[in-house]
Amino acid sequence: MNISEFAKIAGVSKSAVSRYFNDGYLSEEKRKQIEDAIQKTGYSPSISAQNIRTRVTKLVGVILPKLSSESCARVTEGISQVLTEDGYELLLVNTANNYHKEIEYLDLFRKNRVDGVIFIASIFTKQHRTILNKMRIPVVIVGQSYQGFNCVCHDDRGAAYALTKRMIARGGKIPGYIGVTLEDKAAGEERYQGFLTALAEAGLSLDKRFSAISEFTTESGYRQAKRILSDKTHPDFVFCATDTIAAGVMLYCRENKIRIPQDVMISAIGDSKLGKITAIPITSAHLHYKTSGIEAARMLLSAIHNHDSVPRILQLDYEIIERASTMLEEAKI
Amino acid sequence: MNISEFAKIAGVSKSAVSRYFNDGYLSEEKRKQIEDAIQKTGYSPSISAQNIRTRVTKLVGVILPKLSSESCARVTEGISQVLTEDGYELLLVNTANNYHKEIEYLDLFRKNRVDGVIFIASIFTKQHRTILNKMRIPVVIVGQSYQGFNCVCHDDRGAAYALTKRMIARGGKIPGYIGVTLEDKAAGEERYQGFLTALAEAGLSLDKRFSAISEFTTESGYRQAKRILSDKTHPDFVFCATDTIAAGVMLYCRENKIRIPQDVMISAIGDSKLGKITAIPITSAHLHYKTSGIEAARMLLSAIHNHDSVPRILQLDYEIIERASTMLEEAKI
DNA sequence: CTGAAAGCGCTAACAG
DNA sequence: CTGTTAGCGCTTTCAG
Repeated sequence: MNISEFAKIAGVSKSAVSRYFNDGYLSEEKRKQIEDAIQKTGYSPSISAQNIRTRVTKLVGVILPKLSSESCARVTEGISQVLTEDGYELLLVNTANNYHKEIEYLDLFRKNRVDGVIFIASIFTKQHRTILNKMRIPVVIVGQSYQGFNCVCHDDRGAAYALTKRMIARGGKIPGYIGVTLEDKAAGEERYQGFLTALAEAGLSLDKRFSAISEFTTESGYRQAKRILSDKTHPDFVFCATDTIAAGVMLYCRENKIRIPQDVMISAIGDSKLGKITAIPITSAHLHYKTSGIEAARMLLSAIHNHDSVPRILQLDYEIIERASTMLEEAKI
Repeated sequence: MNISEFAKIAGVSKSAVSRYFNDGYLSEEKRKQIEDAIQKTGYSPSISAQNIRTRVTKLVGVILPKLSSESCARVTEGISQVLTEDGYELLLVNTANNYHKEIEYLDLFRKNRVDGVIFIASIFTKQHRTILNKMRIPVVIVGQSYQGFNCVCHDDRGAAYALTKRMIARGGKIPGYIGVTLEDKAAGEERYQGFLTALAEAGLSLDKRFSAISEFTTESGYRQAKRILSDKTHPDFVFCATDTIAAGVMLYCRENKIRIPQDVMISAIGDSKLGKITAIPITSAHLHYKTSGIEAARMLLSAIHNHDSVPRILQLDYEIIERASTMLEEAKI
């Protein structure tokens, strides 16, 4: 059923039908006729045909590294909530941590089909920058902060700093670190710097044997814990870049009768469901992932509507949630 | 840049360009010219314009109740994997457990825009059935089994039965049950029936005081655990419909010094990350969520390509993974 | 193998 | 307020 056929059934012209679905510049009478005809036929205009005329798809592309990661899912939930309210739908692509795919999809979205893109980034290469600069549609980057682009990010450095400081205040003397690749500017580099700054302020230094790089999984966290905790002399506090990693560390400690927090304190970033239900709940920094999705969607919408808007970076605050994994010297804080 | 303009630059006709991107019925010479012009201009055809002519969108709609649920995310990951390989993209809508929205989106997809729909279902009403029957595009339902529709589902009943039986074999005498709404045929009704069947076979009966309905959250699991475990005489084994609920039960037990598995055994369905890192790891049934996403996507693709295909129901097997939460009488099994 | 021409279903001037 | 008309960018006959 197309508009001409439908117009005939409704007894009005094509334009009247088009107006009904758009401006609404229409007499009550025709409006009624059209409504009745819709009841009968179930007609609704073809979105593709509308797209081609109006150049608006009401579609937003979302590129993310891993759907089954809790943080990504939370961000996406926020995005979805805002976009849906505004009549947008989201076109989701999952790159499975393959950043060549990110470039490929960015390119695909550049060509067509979507009105804007939200990019949940991890690693950011020159290629990313190049292609992002070529985009003609608005893009918002979530989770990383890159000058010259619209970004919604977290205070990764601040959160890592605060968490580390807390453990030092609780009496931590020998630091340990399990992070992620420094190629990830936010979760790798920034958190590492925050950690180091807190150490420096306290006059502590990081023994290389007690520093490790993990994947974003519990299994990998477990393996790295083994590396830095198996010696008799081991760190008495460990900062983990993510809750998922920390969960692996907890597992290793339990198996090896390393007491938490007495033998080693642990804290991490993310405040995931995981961290609340481990044997010893994990002290964590809550990063407001869902809020970042909401804000990113709003930022994108405003960029779509104000074509000229200037790139801006929005940094969200964090919240420290102290749990048993660092509650060593109750009195001291 | 449109096809006419581009054709001029390439020095060929519109049709030649169209052929280049489609059948490829073209001389090497023109092919080269077009390739060069693409290098120069970055031209690529408008997807919307193609849609309107070919009636193919290369888009699949995915409707799910909650993105941040681990099982949904896993299913979606499987879907995404298969669809992407075939050049499809997915249009994701998150209904936030609001089933009126499900109907609304089903209706939206019915009109246009997508070539097929995958529906991760929870509750299934008459309205669902009505609208599903009206769909002109193929639909695959995931997680529930409804005669007359394409479904990929799990053996919820079998998994619940096996888990319960295992706990009885381990010496369980007083059963407890924490499930979800029976409106959810798969996770509610089927799992409940499986549980009851195992009880019946063992000549056990369920005391109503020890039966509870929970939401799909850890917090709610905790609250229901309180209801059925706070008496001096309480169940010595509890079946939970989901790992998330079981995690709440574990939390309650830890706080109240109820030992697992000595005082109460716990098992659940889902084999989520959560269940592996609780203080006492949870015995669980692995339901192959990602596989169900993969199979659903394949089923949809085949329905899209064979317009006449007959509805089919695919039931995936489960796998019992026994962990410490039910390891009561080591010798007995 | 190739180009001209006729639409796909819709919107947006334009003239009433 | 309304209908007519000319495209939007593409694919697909149809003659060559």
